Amino acid sequence: MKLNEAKQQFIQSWGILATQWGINRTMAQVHALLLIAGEPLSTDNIMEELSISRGNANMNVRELMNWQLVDKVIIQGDRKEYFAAEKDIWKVATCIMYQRKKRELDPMIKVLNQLSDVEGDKRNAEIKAFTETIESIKKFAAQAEKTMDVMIKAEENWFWSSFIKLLK
Amino acid sequence: MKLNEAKQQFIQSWGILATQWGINRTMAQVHALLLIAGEPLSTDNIMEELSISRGNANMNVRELMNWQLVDKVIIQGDRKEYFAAEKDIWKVATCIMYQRKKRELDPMIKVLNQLSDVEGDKRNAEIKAFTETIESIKKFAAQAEKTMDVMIKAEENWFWSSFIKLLK
DNA sequence: CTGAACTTTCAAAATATATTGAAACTTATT
DNA sequence: AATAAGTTTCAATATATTTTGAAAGTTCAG
Repeated sequence: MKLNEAKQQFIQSWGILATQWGINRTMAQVHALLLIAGEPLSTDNIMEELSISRGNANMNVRELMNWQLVDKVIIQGDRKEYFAAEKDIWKVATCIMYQRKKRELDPMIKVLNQLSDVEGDKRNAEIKAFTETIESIKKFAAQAEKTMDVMIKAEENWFWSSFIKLLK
Repeated sequence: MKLNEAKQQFIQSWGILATQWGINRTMAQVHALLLIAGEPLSTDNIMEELSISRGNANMNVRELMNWQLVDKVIIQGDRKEYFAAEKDIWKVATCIMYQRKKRELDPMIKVLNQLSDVEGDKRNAEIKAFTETIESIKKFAAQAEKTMDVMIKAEENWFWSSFIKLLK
């Protein structure tokens, strides 16, 4: 397979995967492009490679910087801004985990906490069904958050090797 | 907080969380409704509670059955179909994990495998950058898949208690 | 077999999300 | 200070996704 063909294939597939997980397709494609680039790319490079407008390229590259997945790179003697992605995949994964936890899971947990006590007789079947479900989601979420916090702080080798021991 | 208010709040929040993760809002709301229901609900119940059309209710309830998160319940002497959600949250979580892995992650991994060898000089910087990124994503994905497979098969208590040991 | 009860389908309409591109803004150079 | 180079914004437009609802399909009791 030719390099350019492989690059395009990767960019497309990464974009599709992203949309399936609620991430803007173009943002993911810009990310993919930067992940496989040998050197930092300018906004014009990105526009060209993905056939997208300047506005779109600009907005997504900035969003990726918000997510801390991409950094601005200054090249001496060039007024253009260049961009480079974090390439350590463990760091990429834990970064995404951190961001999504913060943006999406934490607010849900906050809501769950507010739902813990409903008015009325706790022996009432409807109230019991509701409360039990909420409580078990809360318990699960607490464990999941703990797990994610460990991963976010962990060093990759330590994490996987510990995890493998778990299986023995 | 009143029960009905709390129910609505939960359904809304669950729906929002779902859209953020690429899941149809209504499907998630139907799921939420069934998770907190004290007894199986009919299509008419669902339409009423969520103010949605029959077509929408029907399609989402069937999609939830595809995902194996909801079962059809037959009530003797009633021609209507009723629906009930799996309430064990560990089972819900591992079921979702299994489904999303199968539908979304496995296809991506298949693509990654096809991208492993590109034509050309392996010392070329562009080719090297591409290959290295793909390889490290593949390695990460392989570990992640292994982890998910363990979780999918695992019993909840065993998993969390083993995981806690890992931290010591 | 017939008709009532219920479920499913799917084209059209509604809604939500993403993209464009030109104007406004910012920054660096002469 | 004027200009050129580059970046950002955002209203208008385009695209993608979801929802509706009525017609077609199915099932079952009498």
